[in-house]
Amino acid sequence: METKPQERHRKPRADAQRNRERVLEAAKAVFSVGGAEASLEAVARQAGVGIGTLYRHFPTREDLFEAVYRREVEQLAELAEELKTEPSPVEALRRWLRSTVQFVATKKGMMAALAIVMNANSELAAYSHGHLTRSIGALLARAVAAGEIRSDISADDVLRALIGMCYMHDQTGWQQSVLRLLDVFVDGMKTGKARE
Amino acid sequence: METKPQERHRKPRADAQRNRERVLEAAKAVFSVGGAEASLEAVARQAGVGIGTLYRHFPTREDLFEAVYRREVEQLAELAEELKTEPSPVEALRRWLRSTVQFVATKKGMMAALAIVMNANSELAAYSHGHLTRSIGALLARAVAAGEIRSDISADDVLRALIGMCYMHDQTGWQQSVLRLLDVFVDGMKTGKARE
DNA sequence: AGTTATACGGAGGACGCCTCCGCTTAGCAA
DNA sequence: TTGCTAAGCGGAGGCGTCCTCCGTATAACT
Repeated sequence: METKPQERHRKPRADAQRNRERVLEAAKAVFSVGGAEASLEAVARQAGVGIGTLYRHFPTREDLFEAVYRREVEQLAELAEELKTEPSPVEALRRWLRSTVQFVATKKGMMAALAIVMNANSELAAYSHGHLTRSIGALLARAVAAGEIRSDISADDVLRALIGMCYMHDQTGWQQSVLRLLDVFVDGMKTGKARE
Repeated sequence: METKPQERHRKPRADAQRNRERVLEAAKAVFSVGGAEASLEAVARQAGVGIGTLYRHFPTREDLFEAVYRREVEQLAELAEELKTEPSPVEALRRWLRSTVQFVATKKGMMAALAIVMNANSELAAYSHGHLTRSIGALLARAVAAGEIRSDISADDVLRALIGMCYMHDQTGWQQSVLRLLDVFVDGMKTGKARE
């Protein structure tokens, strides 16, 4: 009896998935510390897998960068989701924006890597742009619906402002500066002119 | 007779200076094509010097990036100087801005490298920012003095706009887009509302 | 011409990249 | 359960790059 030439696929093996996850976690840690050109063998070591396994899951360094980055963007989206339960919509927005700054800050080494990947893969740019815009949009909408902030600012506007602000991340003390600017920005969007 | 313990320094050797120049030239070429992680041995090869010589002049890869970048910024400054003889001040400004875009375009691979270096060395950022602002300032001043453009735009403003526009250099076709935007921008600065 | 500080080149050891393949194991069917 | 096999694993090994070190060469100076 011939077995059908495999139209049905087996369920992906559990260990494969686990290893993939481990590598991503390790990569995040290693790249954050060692920058974009950290050794992939170090990543494999830290993940406790063989170098071959790493290469099977992520054939190129860029693939790994990309996967790590996607994960992070998705996590930001999840954070936005969670923040929906935060009582004050404006506070939720502020918190999310601040998290983003944190996100950029811890990725010092990765930013350069991302510049490369983004260049080569505009689909990734679109993907993250979409995710981020949607997250901001949701947070904005809630705050607007509550009448807490003005309604003529789009999610795109906010994202652009955010990116622009973080673009200064080469100067020392940029982080505090951006956090201040964000506070001002959020305050500026409030409707009631009564500041807290 | 003891020779004084070398308070006076010899004139730097001619071959050393020549080699340094060669390496910089080669590095510019190699990095433009091969990106930030091109082989340093390839650079030495192309420059026609030993690898040891390269390392003596530029102990780290970043040192080399930095030197190449400084040269380029200085060349942009020189271009601004030359453009002072251009009959139409506005045209001079436009030409310079367009050159800058070219500059960014050919440095595709280098941009990521620069992001790293800029992060680690804010003196370099200040240096280039200063040079660029001064170049723009000179071009602006001449155009303003000739009454061709409005006078309430600072060199910093122009630089910020320029950088912001080039920041989109991950999308395909960004270059044409930026060139168009620059034209609009320059047109917008003209005083007489009569377009050419 | 002689002296010497300065610079040169490239061999070599260490290390990272990536491929390849023999071994292991999870999923599946009987 | 048991056996089968596709899917997955690890790491040895070949190759290229990094960077140091040092014997040789030579420009600047006397």
